[in-house]
Amino acid sequence: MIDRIFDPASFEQRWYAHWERNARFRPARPDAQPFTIVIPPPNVTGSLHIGHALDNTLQDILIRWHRLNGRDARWIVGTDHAGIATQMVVERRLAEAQQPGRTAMGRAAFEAKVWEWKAESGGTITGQLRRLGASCDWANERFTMDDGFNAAVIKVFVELYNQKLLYRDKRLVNWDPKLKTAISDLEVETREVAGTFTHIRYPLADGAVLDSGADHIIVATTRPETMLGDTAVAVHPEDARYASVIGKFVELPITGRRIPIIADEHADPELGSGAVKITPAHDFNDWAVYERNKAIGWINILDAEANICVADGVPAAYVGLTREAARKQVVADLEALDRIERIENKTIQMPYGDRSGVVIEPWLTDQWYVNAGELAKDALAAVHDGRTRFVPATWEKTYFNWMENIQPWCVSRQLWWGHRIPAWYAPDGRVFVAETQAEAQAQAGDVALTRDEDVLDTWFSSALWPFATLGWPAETPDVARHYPGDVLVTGFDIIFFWVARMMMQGLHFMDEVPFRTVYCHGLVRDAKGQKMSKSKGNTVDPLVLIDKYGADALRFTLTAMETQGRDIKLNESRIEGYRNFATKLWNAARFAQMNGIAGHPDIMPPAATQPVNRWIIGEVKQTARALEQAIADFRFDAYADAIYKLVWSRFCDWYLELIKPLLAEGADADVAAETRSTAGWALDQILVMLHPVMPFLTEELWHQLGTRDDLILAQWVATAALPEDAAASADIDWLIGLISEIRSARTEVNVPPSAKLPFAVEGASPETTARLAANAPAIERLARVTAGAAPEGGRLQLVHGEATFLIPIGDVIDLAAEKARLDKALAAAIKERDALAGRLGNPGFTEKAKPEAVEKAREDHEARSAEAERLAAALARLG
RNA sequence: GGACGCGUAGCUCAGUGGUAGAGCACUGUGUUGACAUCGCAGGGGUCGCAGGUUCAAUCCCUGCCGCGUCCACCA
Repeated sequence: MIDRIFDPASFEQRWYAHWERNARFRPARPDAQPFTIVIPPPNVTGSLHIGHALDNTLQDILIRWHRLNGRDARWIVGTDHAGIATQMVVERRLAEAQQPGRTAMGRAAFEAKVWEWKAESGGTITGQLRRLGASCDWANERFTMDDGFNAAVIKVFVELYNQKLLYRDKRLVNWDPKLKTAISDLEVETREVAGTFTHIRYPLADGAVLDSGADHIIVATTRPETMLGDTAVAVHPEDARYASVIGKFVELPITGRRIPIIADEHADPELGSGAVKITPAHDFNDWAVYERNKAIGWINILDAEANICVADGVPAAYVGLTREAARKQVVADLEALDRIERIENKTIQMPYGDRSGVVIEPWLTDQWYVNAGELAKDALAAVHDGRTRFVPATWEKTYFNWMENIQPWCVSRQLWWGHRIPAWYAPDGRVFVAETQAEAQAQAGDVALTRDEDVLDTWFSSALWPFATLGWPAETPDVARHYPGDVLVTGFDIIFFWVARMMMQGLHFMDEVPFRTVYCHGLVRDAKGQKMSKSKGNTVDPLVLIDKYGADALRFTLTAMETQGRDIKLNESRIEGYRNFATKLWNAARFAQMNGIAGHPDIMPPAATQPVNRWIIGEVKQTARALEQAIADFRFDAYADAIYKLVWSRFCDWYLELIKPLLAEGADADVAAETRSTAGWALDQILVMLHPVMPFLTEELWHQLGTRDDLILAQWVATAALPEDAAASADIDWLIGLISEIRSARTEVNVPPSAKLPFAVEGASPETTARLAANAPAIERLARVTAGAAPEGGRLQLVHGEATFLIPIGDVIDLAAEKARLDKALAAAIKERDALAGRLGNPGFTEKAKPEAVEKAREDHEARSAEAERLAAALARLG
């Protein structure tokens, strides 16, 4: 028996274990069309946050829905080694445990520590995905650093190198002085901070003067300390103010170096003095100037930790100072030399590392780069020509914008945790890239080789996720069957990091896009709309919510709130509401069971004669259609909305109430049997249709209602074959309308139980009279919720459809209120009637509007006119 | 500086070229054996502002105001 209390915790984990144990998530329909999703691999040592809950709920809905629809569904799952993030966690743990740090223990020992940590915490997030109900294909779980994946990464690196799409280069990179590694442009976030803008006078050398008579050039900078590395001052070639000094020199204060004044387009005459200091080794723009004017050279003044290092012209006293200390010292020294023109306070943009949170330094190093511009060409074309589409389509613009302006991708990282770069160096600096050291050695000949110390950007490997998970580079059946995938579901925030890179690598190595559709959802924010973050302390733990409300309620909430990729403001009261929805369905199933209703053996409904049964079959059909459309459109909110309305507003509120009299003692046995069958069928279909969103509850009830195979493997309703009965729908709509009318009068009157149907009616058609008789029990039951023993009294005037009902009532509690109600209804009817009359009197409308719209307006106008008349009459009778 | 999104009931959000919707909140009411995690009824909106197109605009167009996000080399 279904328990009185709905307690999701009592069955959720049991069902998950059952599904997994019985391989329910494995693709098992070799003859069916596959449906494939690859999971965005979570960090192996991470834990589930609310964004994961959203992302994976949506994927699970798609997977389960297509599985119910006969596809051979496969959700490819695994975890990411997450280079920087994981290395940082392990280093922090070592520090907390007061153990030797990374550098102290050495590379091999440190790597062992990370593997230890992976073993210890790696199961956390996969366990949490199971709690959520994600029906992933765990039997084939992958890791971005497992053996097969490593092989794929190495192969891709070597091939790109051989194709000259990957190369080593010395240029400025974004250097993280805390993590001491290069990072990519994307890993830098610009923040606005309070800073200063220092205007410095650089004296002209050799007695030169400007036309204005000045013996100096003013340059401005937000980072005065970089002047130690200046190698030129640039002015615009057509800037008349400086024409006479181009090619001459300034004496760089503090350093004693002479640096040239050069002409370069980079200097904007409109800005400041029109002259700009050039520090090639510490500024991206200035490096570009250097590349056009190689003669100026460059001087690096910072070490890997962004402290001042020994360099040409840098006074010994500066060496070892931090950036910040050096800034103060430079300003102080310039003050002493009277070289400061002025210092403004100014809001400036500063680059920060998204992981380390420290200021990023442009720094000159040798790194490995991928020629992203070349790979982007096909990736752009593939979206332009629709081989891959974004949903919502607005993200395509974002994708195009970035891809069209893509920069070389720095893929090397000075970390220890990750895929080590397969490059070896000879003592003379020659580089050999090969899949193994032996191959490299064969290329190099008889010299000692040392392997590149660096590892690859995490995203370099995750870019291969859609095919490396399938066994590539081997030509496995999985590759043929599951590439390309159908849908990628992810947050818009990693379109550049991940989606774009998968597109590039997928097209390059597989000659085909990695997925047909990219669905981008929004961010989950707190109830106030704030971004959730640990530092703000406004995060919500999905596991806590699951414990409190059940995984199904959380899933339903996220589904209902997912509207076309808009951000979600998560409010706990909403989860509570959907938990109540689950309770409602639970109780409806319990009612069914108590009334001898069980799951229906057939996917098709029984042949029904009763209007109410025919009606609910039609309602199920309509809902199923709406759900199919919702999936086709990726409208998760529409999916939730349609099934919610069917369950609560149709099935529970009306169907179950309307069939109660049909199941009562003494009712017609055939009718009761038909009704039990239909109710059982309808409930089955509800469970099937709701299953993708609420898998646990539906599976539990499915089994409670009968001994059957698991719901997860059931078949979606055969929408096209379901009957629909317009006459039955009209009957029930009429009945619902009538009961609602009586109910809205209920607060004013009591209908005594002695009042028997049919009520007296005026103006009723034979059809209405027949409907009234047929539905008498339901009307009596539902329209008389407040009935009590009351003396016979007057009559309630009720206008419904073409008839006026005279319902015997007991004590009239408030006749004036009843009159007010009628008055209001009359006013509304008149208002609508007049509005429709106005429209129909407008030639523009009758001539130009769609014929259906005009016809409907005519019908509505007639109905409203008649209603107004009857309401007026009823009001008059009431006195 | 570019690009995009949003502004509809107290809150969170759907929606449509032709009578404005949902959930929650609120008010009133109800202990009929599925469900008080519930039932029933009710109040509440000049659809940001101003123009334009149209017979008709919350919806399409333009401008403005407000909020948010992403990208970008203002030294």
